[in-house]
Amino acid sequence: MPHDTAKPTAAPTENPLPTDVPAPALMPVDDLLCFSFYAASHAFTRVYKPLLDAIGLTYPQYLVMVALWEKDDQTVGGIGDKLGLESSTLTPLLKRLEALGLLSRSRDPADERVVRVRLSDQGEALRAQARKIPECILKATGLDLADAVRLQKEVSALRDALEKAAGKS
Amino acid sequence: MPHDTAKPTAAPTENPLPTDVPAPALMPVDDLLCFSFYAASHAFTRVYKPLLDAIGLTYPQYLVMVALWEKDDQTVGGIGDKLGLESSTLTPLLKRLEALGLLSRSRDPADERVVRVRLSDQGEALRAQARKIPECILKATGLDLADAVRLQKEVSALRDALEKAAGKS
DNA sequence: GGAATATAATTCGTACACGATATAATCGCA
DNA sequence: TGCGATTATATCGTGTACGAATTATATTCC
Repeated sequence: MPHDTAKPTAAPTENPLPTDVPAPALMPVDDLLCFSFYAASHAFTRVYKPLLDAIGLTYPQYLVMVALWEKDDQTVGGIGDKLGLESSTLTPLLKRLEALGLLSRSRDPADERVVRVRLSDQGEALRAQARKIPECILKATGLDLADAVRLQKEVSALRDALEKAAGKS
Repeated sequence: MPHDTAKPTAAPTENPLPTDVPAPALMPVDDLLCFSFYAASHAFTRVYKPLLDAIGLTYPQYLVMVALWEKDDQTVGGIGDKLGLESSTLTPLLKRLEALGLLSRSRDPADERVVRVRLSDQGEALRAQARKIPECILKATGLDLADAVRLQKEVSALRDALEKAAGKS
């Protein structure tokens, strides 16, 4: 293995960290709030895996399908707003779902910039196959419905706070 | 600015507590517990972005560094267990951190199968630069420390439940 | 002591995920 | 009315993330 001397060190951009705050003790990874979300999110994906394999979808693809089952005929940007994804993520993902025959993508005649995404009959039909998934997931969490709803609200509120903080920094 | 033109949803069902519904089969995306985690996790990444750009790390790279700051001289598998990542994810990531001069990777003479990962002086030094990050994140969450700890514990417990469910399927 | 097995890391192929850039279509306003 | 700014999507490059197959080493058990 050749010894790399490139060493692209930290960019000399302005440091957004406060410089005079006394630092707290270093937290173990497991105690970081962000890490618990990171790990829990991966754990969700792993629980979904066998259920989604059965209907031939990945987890992000499933989220797009749920969004379309909820409301058909959405734009790429609309789906992106809902799921928090960029068009650079969605375009290839939607092309794969189109290749699977689950939806169609076509430019809106009224505004050629916009691509409208519509479920195919097959995409509609898949909904029935996916119907039992949410309760399987709920069971895997070990939570009752009330706790799950409470936690979902708390996490969504946290997301809002984080996005507000990220938006204006 | 949302791109919706069609059908203002007349349904006043903003509250996702439909306990009369037999199964959470047709839940909107936003109400899925898994989605709230998925979205919150992305939101955390976005909040971290400017802070980590300043020290030249990505978010998963930062987690690896935190794990090493907590305990130096770990194996690839050990880090993977802690972070819940496969070696196929870690190997290239660790090679990038090595290329940055933050750590070294070398086979253990006592067992040539394992690779020991050790911080370099530069990697140790970076710790000081990163000390103030956790409190910046806490501030962005809008939570006080007690709430953050409580939520972290709840989410970690959920992760454990999910992993147990995924493990024996 | 050596074959069968198990383990640790790497490689490979596929699929997100994002920022920067490109391209095309529409809008805004002088 | 025209043309610069804005908007919607697509493309490109980099970096996760995982499962399957591979390689090399260590352990088991006969």
